[in-house]
Amino acid sequence: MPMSDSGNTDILIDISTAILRAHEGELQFRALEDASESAKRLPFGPFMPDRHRTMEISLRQWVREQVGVDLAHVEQLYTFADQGRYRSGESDERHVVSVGYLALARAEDAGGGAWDNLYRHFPWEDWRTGRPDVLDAVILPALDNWLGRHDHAAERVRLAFGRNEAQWDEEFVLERYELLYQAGLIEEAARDGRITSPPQEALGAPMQLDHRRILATALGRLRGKMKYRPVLFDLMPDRFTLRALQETTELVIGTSLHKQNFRRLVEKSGFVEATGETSRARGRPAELFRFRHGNRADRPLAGLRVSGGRKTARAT
Amino acid sequence: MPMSDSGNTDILIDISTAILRAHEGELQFRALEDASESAKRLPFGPFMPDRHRTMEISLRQWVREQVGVDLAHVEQLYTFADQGRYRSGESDERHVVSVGYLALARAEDAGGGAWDNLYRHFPWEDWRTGRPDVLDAVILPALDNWLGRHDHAAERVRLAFGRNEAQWDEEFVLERYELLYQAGLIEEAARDGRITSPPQEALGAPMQLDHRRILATALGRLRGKMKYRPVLFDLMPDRFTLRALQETTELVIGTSLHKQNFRRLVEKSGFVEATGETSRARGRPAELFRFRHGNRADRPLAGLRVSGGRKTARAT
DNA sequence: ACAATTATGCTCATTTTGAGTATAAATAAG
DNA sequence: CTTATTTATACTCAAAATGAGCATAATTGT
Repeated sequence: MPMSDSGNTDILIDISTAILRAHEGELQFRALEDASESAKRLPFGPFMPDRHRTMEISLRQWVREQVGVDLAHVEQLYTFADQGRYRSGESDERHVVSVGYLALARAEDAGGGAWDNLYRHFPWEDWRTGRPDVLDAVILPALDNWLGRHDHAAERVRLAFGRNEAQWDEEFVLERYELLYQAGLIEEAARDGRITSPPQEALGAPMQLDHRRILATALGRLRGKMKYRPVLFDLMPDRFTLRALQETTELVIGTSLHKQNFRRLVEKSGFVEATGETSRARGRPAELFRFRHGNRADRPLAGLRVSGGRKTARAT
Repeated sequence: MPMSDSGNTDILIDISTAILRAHEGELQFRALEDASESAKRLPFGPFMPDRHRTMEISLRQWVREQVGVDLAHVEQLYTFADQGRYRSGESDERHVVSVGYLALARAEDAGGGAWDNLYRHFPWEDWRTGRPDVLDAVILPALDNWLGRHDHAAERVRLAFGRNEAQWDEEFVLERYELLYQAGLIEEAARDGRITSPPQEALGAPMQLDHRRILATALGRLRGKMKYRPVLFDLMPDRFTLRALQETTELVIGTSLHKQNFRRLVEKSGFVEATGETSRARGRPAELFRFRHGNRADRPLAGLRVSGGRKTARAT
């Protein structure tokens, strides 16, 4: 513990990476286990400006050393510097600043090692088979209880969780996680000393350090970015059926989509081209497509603007 | 200069803030001048984790001290850690990592001090009165010349600058700036030692440190964000005409919009409500609107999805 | 009074979108 | 080998959103 009040301004920068892939019907991330801790963690390591010219070089170094994954898309997420949510009781006297990165990997390039189902840590974010039960059974009542003492947050809860006629916005992943953390419903809040006792009902599996927060940021960013940039293809193999692309899309966005319209959307977008080959499984064989790198000329570089259904009432 | 090869891992984090406002038909940012330097700079200061619990608190402290502006929206942009583009030749031995922030201010809350026209530093980004001449007269020929020696970048140039049937995407502000920097067409590239002589024709006014890069990031982020979140209202006064809102939108996005359709878009969005008052100037008085905080229930929290015109050919 | 200016209302053709029906091409089961 | 099942793909249709423009209203300046 620093004793002097002259100030300790030494700073250590940790770079943590959420490496995502789509595999066997799950949205997964590369998870590491430590002997001393039950909670898992992301690959991370210190940024050493003497050795690595940029943080991305540093990240690739750590990923290479700790896990053997070939990364496709890599993107900086956010720099978290709030004290008290990271390595609270460690011997290192330096202040730690945590830089989170998102990386995407193709299932084939995954190397060995353990991958964890992302939605195991965020069960309230997976709406593919309908609204998750945990929302009405646990989360909203607990938030209501908390709002009794902190009603200034009511509007934040309304927007983040889509209450009172507000819409559920699948991109608000971090906002939801932070609200649950602040309300003391997340195990990490107890670990950080924000609440005295751990929550009665743990919401999602906890992780070390601020890694679940980084995962939440990663998911929210990916859900947003896929709507205006073709990043999803960095989760796909070289050739894929439209069905596979749709499944990956649904994994990321956390809802299910209308098949025929998805097909129309993708084909019109110009991001894919047919290869002529077909893939056979059960049912009629599907055409194999590949990502079209040089984008079609007359179209803006948009992503897949998927949507969950009409928002307005239909005329009877 | 560090002499030992044992490594110098001391890190200093600088927080720089691009504070934007819309004023007198200009998109402006708060600029500071130093006696020793002709180029201007953004307000910035070191992050001191001992004194400030978060970077945003630190930022607000620096902004309060250096400029007297009331900030509305504040948002972290990016953490730049590449060595060699920041304080190259300073005496401080620490490695500097630069965290950029975007802040929005209302014109009334601007305090005193100097504000600079943003597009003076990015003349190729302002398309309000049509395609800027500098693109075809200077930029594209110079990029072509550079591509002769670096043709691997051709696709990046095509996408960033909308050549060969690709569309100009107004959000690619940073990509364009970085390409111009790498091609040596930006004065900062000479200052950083990336090229031996400064460019013959300076493109936009240079700034200190990496501050023009942070401004580019800020503009790109704001242009993107305004399409899906109602951030523009943080640039508006309490009451405003739709015309004023449209002008601010055009300032940010850098193109001009169809007046009647903009009105329809805004009214339908539910973000504004009429006050009953009117503003008089030349011409018919305009109704004054105000931002509607608690969003209308049945609408998703979207921004203003402005668009520049049909992309597809019309049937004759 | 009227020209200039700005605001606002409205129409109209196209395009996009949500939702569904219909058909095709394979495998699995009997 | 015939039929059910499964998956892929084509197509339709109505509603909504979008791009573009015309028409009208309410001011000020002359």
